Amino acid sequence: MSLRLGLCCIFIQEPIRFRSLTAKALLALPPAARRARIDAVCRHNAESLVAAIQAVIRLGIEAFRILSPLLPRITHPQVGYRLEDLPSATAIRQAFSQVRDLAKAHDIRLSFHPDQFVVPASPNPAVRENSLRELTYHGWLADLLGAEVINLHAGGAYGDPAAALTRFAAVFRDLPEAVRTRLTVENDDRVFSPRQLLPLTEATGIPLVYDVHHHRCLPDDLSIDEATALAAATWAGREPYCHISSPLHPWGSGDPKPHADFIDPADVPCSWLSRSMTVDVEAKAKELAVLQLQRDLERLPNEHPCPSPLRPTDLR
DNA sequence: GCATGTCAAGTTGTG
DNA sequence: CACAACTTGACATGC
Repeated sequence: MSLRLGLCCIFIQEPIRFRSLTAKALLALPPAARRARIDAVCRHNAESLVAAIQAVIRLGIEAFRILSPLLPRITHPQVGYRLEDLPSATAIRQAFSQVRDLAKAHDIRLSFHPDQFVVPASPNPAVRENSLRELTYHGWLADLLGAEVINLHAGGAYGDPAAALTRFAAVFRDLPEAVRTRLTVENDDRVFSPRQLLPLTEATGIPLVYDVHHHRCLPDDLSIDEATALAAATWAGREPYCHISSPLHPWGSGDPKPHADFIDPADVPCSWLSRSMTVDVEAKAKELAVLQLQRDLERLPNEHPCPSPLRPTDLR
């Protein structure tokens, strides 16, 4: 099989859970208790990440997206902290090294997908500054963990998509190297289609992560096969990343954007089957959905309808 | 126990 | 104009 399937962030059946912390709860604690709380959660999450990689290896899943708040609130202006200041810093660093070594030994691709608050193209300088701080954290963590990709949406258009992409490119050039070498952009389901992002990728060399479900929600003049090929070319020889998901509500009956528990194999574009790509599976049933899609893809291509419909247009 | 509201942060489209 | 959705869930609170 040429498609490398990836799991996003969490498990539904495996007994692996990540903990979180809110700034509000931390602010209510005296300094010593606050530090102890942060330490416990960070250590738990670092050890859970080791367990996650071990589970992924055991299950035959070949890529894993690491949840961004692995070290919760580390960049928060009030309750932020440094790893070195935690009592368990050494143990946490050792766990991160173990993750890096395991992933390398078993050829597991690791990525990040920072959340919606990271908007380098915002016209608001404070938002850009927060985004820079958050991306710098991701680059630092990616170095420690051996993660290869930090994937972002391009953000808002503010009525002028071209100007927004120009701001994005300007911010990109000033990012720390640990971020610049890993950053990718993904087409989203309401603002930037693949066609709109291609000029940015050409101007900057940023690879394009192609999300076929978003493309079906926000189509452009490109067919799915054309977008797949153009996105793959932006990876300059690296293995491309793509995203797949199926709509919770069937096409034509309600909002297509929410994700279903599992992937309908018919939603996998036919042309993907003959490519070498990493495909992150965005499905609510998490590892169960990845494993089911693996099984379904083994049955394919015999039963797969090829050529698949040239969605987005055919489905609408 | 369990249900419910809340949690740093942005942006857009819907009702 | 408030609010949900986004890739998404865990924690605190109150019964």
